[in-house]
Amino acid sequence: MDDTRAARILALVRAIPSGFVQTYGDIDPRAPRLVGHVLAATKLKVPWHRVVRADGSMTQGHVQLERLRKEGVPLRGKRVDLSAARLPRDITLGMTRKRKTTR
DNA sequence: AGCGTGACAATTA
DNA sequence: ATAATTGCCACGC
Repeated sequence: MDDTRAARILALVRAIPSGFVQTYGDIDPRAPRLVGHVLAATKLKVPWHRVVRADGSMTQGHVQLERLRKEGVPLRGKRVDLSAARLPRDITLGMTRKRKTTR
């Protein structure tokens, strides 16, 4: 059903549990820009602060870092420790098992 | 109906 | 390590 990638993106972002984060590329490796725009265009409130860039940093502001730290996300200096905070897609996708384009 | 924009990523220099 | 360039999909005008 559904949807378009935008809907899936929102669903994934909302599915991110506290203490974990995901990168835009993990949500949509084909169009990470889309993720950003969708989150900006969506009327739903999604925890963007749980979505960080591929290098673990964020575009919003380091203030969000404090917020992530409060959630229990392992931070590595100025970046998020993706090695430990990145949420495996097997879990999120485990619910729907979606496939994005063939690669 | 078309063009530009956007919370990015990956590659090359 | 940083800087610049290209590709991507959906939305807004």
